[in-house]
Amino acid sequence: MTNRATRTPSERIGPDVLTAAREILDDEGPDGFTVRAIAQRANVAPMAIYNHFDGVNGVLEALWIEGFEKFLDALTFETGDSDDDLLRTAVAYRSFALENRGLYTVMFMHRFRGFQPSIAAAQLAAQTYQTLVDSVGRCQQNGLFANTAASDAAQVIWSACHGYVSLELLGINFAADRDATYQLLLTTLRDGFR
Amino acid sequence: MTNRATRTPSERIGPDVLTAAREILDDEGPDGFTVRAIAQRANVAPMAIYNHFDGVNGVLEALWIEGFEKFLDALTFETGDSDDDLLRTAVAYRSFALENRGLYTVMFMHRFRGFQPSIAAAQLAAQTYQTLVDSVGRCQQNGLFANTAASDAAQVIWSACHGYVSLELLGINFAADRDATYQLLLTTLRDGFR
DNA sequence: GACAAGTATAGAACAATGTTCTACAGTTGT
DNA sequence: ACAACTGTAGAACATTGTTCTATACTTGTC
Repeated sequence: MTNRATRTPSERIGPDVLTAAREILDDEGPDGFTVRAIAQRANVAPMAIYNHFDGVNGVLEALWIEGFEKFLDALTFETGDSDDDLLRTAVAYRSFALENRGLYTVMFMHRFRGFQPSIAAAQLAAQTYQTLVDSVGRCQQNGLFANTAASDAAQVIWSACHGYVSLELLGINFAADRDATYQLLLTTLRDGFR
Repeated sequence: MTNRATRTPSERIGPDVLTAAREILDDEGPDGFTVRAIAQRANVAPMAIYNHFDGVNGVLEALWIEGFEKFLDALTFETGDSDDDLLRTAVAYRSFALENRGLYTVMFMHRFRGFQPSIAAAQLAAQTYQTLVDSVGRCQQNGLFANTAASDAAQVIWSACHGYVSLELLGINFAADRDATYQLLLTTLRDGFR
């Protein structure tokens, strides 16, 4: 409910809108993601979304960038034990997706009407992939992934993790124990690459 | 362009609408999927989509069912060599997705506004999964997947295949040789499960 | 403290969408 | 030939993204 008398300070509008947008995606999925709904939840005028972002697509772009920055951070481990780092990365991949359904939906699942990430935003996605490639590369010095290009192994791992969590988010993951089956996925990949 | 003078026979409307809907999804993705666009492409009045289907959601439901029936058929192999059958199934999984982008999008990727498959339609999806579980089960008699429940192994395989092709359809698969990297994914899983 | 500039707001307005309703006219079965 | 069926066009409505305008609140400056 927008309060007619009060007025949100400029510097709060950006964060408030993004938080509201993220919450709506988390709670209702893409269906509830409308200009008016976001503005109402952020306690802000619908116009604010055009003054502070480039409309709905601008909000999506901002969420995309925020998402990949958080994602990159969540996936990065450098403890010195590269095999363990990679395992942690894979586990963190799923945790991030489950804890940030909305962001993950924007980043990897739903095609929002008329939205296409900018070049810079797309590069952020590529950078995240590169992090995974680097992590695989460090493992190669220990003998793991000896017979494959790091980029190919990274693509395989990413695909498997993404597939598992995206089916989970869609509600069509039939595993009895989802944590355990994700572990099975990871150990199967590790053994398969040996 | 709807031709004012002519009138489409009743029995052609259903198939024509579904074909047009599939083509629009293949060509333009979810963005172009509107009642008016479908009707125009099918050379049919917009009203036909309400008389013959339950609106847009009815068309999606029909595509979902059509998709899973074709998918189930494409994935089924029983040559007697169960290990080879499973490999063929996995290869066919990707081929189906690439050749039926629109159907695959409806089935596994995009959340269309207000659409939820019926119970019967959801059971079709579960039945497809069951086919994969059965295929894995037959392999267990040869010693493959000896240490895991067939349903868990099936979930792992499905996840990996889905992840690979959905990233591919989204345009964020970075593999240099996509066919070869899909093969790498499959052999890695096979070796990992041994 | 007062004023001017900046900017958040409400509300109207437009196009595109899903959907419903109605009058009309082509098609088909008897 | 006629009646029942049903596909069609078109208007109409609610909801959506978007733009525009007038108003009024805030803030920086004197």
